[in-house]
Amino acid sequence: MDRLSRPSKLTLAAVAAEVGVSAPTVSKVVNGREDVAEATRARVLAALQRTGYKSPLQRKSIPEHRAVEVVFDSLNSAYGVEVLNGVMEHAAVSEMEVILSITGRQAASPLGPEERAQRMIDEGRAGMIVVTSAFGSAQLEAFKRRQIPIVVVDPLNPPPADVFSVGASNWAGGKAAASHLLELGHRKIAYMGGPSTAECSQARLHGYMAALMAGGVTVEDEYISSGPFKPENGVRAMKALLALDDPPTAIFAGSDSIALGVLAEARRQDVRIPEEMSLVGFDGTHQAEESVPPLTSVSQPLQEMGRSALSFILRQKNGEEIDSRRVELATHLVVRESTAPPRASTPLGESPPSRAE
Amino acid sequence: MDRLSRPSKLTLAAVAAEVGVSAPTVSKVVNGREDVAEATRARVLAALQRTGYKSPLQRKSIPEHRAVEVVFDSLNSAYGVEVLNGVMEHAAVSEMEVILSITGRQAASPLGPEERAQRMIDEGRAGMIVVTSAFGSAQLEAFKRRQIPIVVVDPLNPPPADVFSVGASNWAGGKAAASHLLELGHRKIAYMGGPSTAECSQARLHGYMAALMAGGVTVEDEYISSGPFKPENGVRAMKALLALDDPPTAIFAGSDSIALGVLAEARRQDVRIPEEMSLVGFDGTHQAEESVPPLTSVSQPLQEMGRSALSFILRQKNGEEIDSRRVELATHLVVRESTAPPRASTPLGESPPSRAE
DNA sequence: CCTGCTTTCGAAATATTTCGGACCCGTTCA
DNA sequence: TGAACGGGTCCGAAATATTTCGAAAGCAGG
Repeated sequence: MDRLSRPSKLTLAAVAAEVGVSAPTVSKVVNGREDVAEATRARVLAALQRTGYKSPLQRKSIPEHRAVEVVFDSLNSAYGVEVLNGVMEHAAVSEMEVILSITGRQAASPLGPEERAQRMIDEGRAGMIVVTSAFGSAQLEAFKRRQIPIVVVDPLNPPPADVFSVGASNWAGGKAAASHLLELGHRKIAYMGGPSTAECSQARLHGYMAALMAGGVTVEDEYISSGPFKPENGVRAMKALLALDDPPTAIFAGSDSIALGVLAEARRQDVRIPEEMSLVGFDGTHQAEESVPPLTSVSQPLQEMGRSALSFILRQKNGEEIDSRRVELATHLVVRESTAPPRASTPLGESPPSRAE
Repeated sequence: MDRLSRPSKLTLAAVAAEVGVSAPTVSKVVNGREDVAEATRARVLAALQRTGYKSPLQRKSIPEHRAVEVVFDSLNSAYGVEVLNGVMEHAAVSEMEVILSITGRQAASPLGPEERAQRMIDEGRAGMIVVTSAFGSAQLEAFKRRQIPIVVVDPLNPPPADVFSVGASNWAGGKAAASHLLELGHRKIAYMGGPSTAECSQARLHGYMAALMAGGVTVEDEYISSGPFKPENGVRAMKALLALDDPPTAIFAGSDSIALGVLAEARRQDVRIPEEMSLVGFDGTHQAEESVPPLTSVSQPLQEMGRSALSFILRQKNGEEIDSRRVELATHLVVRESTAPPRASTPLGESPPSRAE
């Protein structure tokens, strides 16, 4: 029948013939239906790519995609708000709208993975930025099938290899914090981590340990604790540390909010910071600047991370070639007033560097 | 041909036959295409109504108006974040989506009032919640003409009479704060307001003055200052107060963030709180709980305000009768550890009440 | 080897889009 | 005046796309 099989019209049927499947099957792939085997889907996808076929629906919805959805666990942390600020900033310059969404607030109709992904398409969303752990692989899968751009920010759990993610150099940050304390002359340095299962906590811990070992200090198990990223955790851990026979002279807290708890408990027990105890936080949120005393903290470029995440989405959307699926932005130590040399013993050897600027 | 014309399957073709047009024509009407004569469209529409036919697309698609837009000045204040949390909470239960938008981040194309309003319609938005001052009357006008529900939360400027607004009982809050300090025995009580032009600052100030006058204390001008709702303002004002010949023994700050600045400056100058200086904040954000010492603060039901705002939108959307255009939610004083009786002079007359619970 | 279940696929039914032609109307020109 | 022309609107045949639904194939568990 079709004399000129190849160059004619570029229709669904043509693509189907090329791959050797039926038209409905190609249609299903184009529209992200589920009942297509992975292998078949891949072949069709390839042909689609080659021929550049677009469904009429795709053809007409040219401008769309002016919105991204951002999903948070909760907005109770300064961390999340900062990331959101970064996203908003980039959204403003790139003229995107931002749909905010909070997990844990699951509503009347919890909306399965498939519906949720389909909805993204229906509403013409450019993609999704996830700042939470609670995003199952089923959901990621549904997105991938529909080729919806998705970016995970600083995932608590390591993300699947083929998902884009944005994070910070937690290991380097942990090392910087501990090194700073070592340089001030501290030898007894505690670490209060976040959830021990979280990727980022672990990286910070290992950075801390690396610095200690490099400085010839043994890592004491009883100086290391973990718990949620909340002030109460700082309070609890601080109590435990102060109850020790040989309490540390410095603390590296895994987040500013934990450090805030430490600060509160220190005041209650009349432990002066930084004179009697040095304290380093992590995140570099406004909390760190406004606390009493202002907190030395490892600053994460949270806004930058938000910006990057959106930029990632936009580049995926525009079909740009993306070299790396993972971006890791640099953390840096901001020295404020919560760290000082330890009181009793001046460090041996060379004199300690004076307060950095 | 079709023996049983009516009761069979309810397909597009059936409807077309009923009206006496072709299937494509019905399809066009269903999908809102333009190339159908008005008369024809009406006849088809009637048949559609009669038969109850729905296109597969309509069958699965969601009902419109599932999104509200929320506009903030910035997200740098805990205040805004709390309100947003309230909105998100209500959004979850009412299955609405939230589009977040920040003014001051004006983008490449600033989008005039009319376009902006029109866009709300085009995108099927249910309404808008404004948590900012920067929303001109031209913009409000454009919304009103199109009958787009809009709610202003705690407007800095008094809103036009015919715009819905949600606020808190600032006057009562100011009075409660000052009364609390009076009851503790303070007589020299300073007020650090927010922007003097802001409605809410003024209300708090007047509440404070009312309490003072009721307590027979004269209002000292030099104890009253104003400025932005930021820690730096608290620092500045605190410096000024401490430089006074006769500094106050208590401070009522117009917001928790201002109070945080006061706290920082107090520590720097070794003024102990609450022993040497009592301090009351306003807002009741998390900052107040986590500060050192925890802040006595006039708590605003910020989340509740957010919830109310959205609920207002929803009720307008559903055409419910709305009795009042203004809702004012109650503030209440939360006593924590930053207030105590003044050191030097025990109050005359009756003994001061012990620390409230 | 059956049985019941699931997965995957495509034929047929259904829906939508494209595109050309009919029709109407005003304008131009013989 | 009326035929010829141009441009617009509206419709439907045919082309194209999507959905439904059942059949085939694979896969436990008897």
